[in-house]
Amino acid sequence: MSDRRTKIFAFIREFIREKGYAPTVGEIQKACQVSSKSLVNYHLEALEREGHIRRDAGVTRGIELIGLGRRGWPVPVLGTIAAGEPIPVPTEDTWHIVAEEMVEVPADMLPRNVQAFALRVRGKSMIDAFVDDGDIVVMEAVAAAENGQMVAAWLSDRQEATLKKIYYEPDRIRLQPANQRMKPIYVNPDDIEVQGRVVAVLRKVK
Amino acid sequence: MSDRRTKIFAFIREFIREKGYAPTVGEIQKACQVSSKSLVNYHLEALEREGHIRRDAGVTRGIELIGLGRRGWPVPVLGTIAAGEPIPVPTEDTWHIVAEEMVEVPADMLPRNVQAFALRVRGKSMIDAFVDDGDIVVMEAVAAAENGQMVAAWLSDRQEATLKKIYYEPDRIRLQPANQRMKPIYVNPDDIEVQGRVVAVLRKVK
DNA sequence: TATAATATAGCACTATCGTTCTATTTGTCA
DNA sequence: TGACAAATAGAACGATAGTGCTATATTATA
Repeated sequence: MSDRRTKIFAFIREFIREKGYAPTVGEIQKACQVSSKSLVNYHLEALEREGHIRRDAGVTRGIELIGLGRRGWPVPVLGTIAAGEPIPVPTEDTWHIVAEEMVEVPADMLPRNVQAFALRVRGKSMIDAFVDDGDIVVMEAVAAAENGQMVAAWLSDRQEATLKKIYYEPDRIRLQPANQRMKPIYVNPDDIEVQGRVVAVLRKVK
Repeated sequence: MSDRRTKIFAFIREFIREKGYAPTVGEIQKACQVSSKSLVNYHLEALEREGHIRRDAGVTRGIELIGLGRRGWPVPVLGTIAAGEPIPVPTEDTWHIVAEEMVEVPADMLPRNVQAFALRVRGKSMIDAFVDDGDIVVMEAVAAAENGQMVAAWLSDRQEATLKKIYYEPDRIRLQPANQRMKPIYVNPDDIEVQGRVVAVLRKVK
C-alpha cells in the first residue's frame, strides 16, 4: 500500500473507532491533507479494489472496513513482548503503518478515544501478572501512568521488559506484581521507561 | 420503550450489523413505515434522551448505539466461578433468559456456531490457570471434552470447581494445570463433571 | 527515452440529508 | 370532561456529500 493510501486507511480506522461511524470524503481530505475530494475518492476506489474497504456507491459515510469480521475494534499487534527484549511502541511514523496482524478487542474493554496497540506475549516471564505465553496484551500508548496502574515498562538497567503495577514513591518507583505473593521491585526513576498502560489481556484457549 | 421506538431501535441495530454503518433518517422512515422524517427525528431525539443512542448533530448516518450489543458477540455472563462453589451452567430454561450481564467477545475468539456462556472468576483459586480474580472465562457448553482441552469441571468428591487441562487415562482422569510447574491431580471418572470447555479468557485491567 | 500507469488538482452538478416550523391527532390522568 | 403531554403529519430550507469531468504532474516500465 502506498504512503498516502496507508495514511487514509489508518485515519478511517481510527475515525470509526472514535466516532462510531465512518468519515466522509471531505473529512478524509482535510485530515490527511489531500488536495481534493476527487483524489480521496481515487484512493478510496483503490482501497476498495485492493480489498481493504467496502463502499456502497452514493452512500454518505458508507465506508466499511473488511476483514476481522467487523466485530470488535481492530487493534494493531505491533510485535511481541518478552522479558529480555525492548517493547515495540508506536511512533508517529509506525503508527499509520498497517500492522501485519490485528486483533479484535471488544468495544467495552477499550476506553474511548485512546490510541491502542497490542503485543503478543512470548515466554513465561509475565506469569507474575497472570499473563501466559501467547496471550495478547492490549495497551494504551501513554508515557506516564498513574499510581496503581498496570504498565508495560522497560527497565534500562536490567535490560528487561515487564508488566507491573506502578507506584511512585519518593526517590524511587515501586513495581508491584499482580500476584500479591510476589515481592515488589524498586527501580530508580531514571532506569524505567513506561511504554504503555495495560488495558486488557486476551487469551484464546486452544 | 414504546412500540414504535423499539421498532426503530431494532432496525438501526440490525442495519448497522448488516451494513456496517447507520441508516439515515429517511431510510428509517421507509423501513419502519413512519409517515414523516420529522417523526423519525422526534423518536431519535427521544431515544437519545433515554440513553439508547448517541447522535452527532447534522451528521449524516451519525447514529451510534450506546452500551452493549452491536460490535462484539454478546455472551451472557451466567454467574461466578469460584473454587468452592458449583459452576453455573446454562440449561434449556435459563438459556434464553437475558442474563443480567453480558460481555462482548470478539468473533475471532469464538468458534463458529457454538453456544457460549461466560463466568466471572471470583477469588484467586484459578491462578494455576493464569486466571485472576475478576477475569471473565468464556466457555462452550459441552458435556465431554477432548484430550488436552482446558475445561471447567466440578469435582464432586472434593466439592470444588476448577479450570484444568483434561486427559483421559485408563481408569482415571488427569487434570493438568496450565502452569507447568504445578503437579497434575488425578480423579475418578465418576467424581468429575465437565461443565464446559474454556474458549477464551478476558481481562479488563483497571 | 518513449509510453503507459499512477497520482494530483480543481471545479461544478445533482441528489440527498438533517433540521425546523407549524398544525393536528391521540393518549393519559386528574 | 378538561388539560396537557406525547405522537403524528407534511412541507420547505440550507448545507453538504459523492461523483463526474477535464487537465496536469509524477512515477514505473519496456
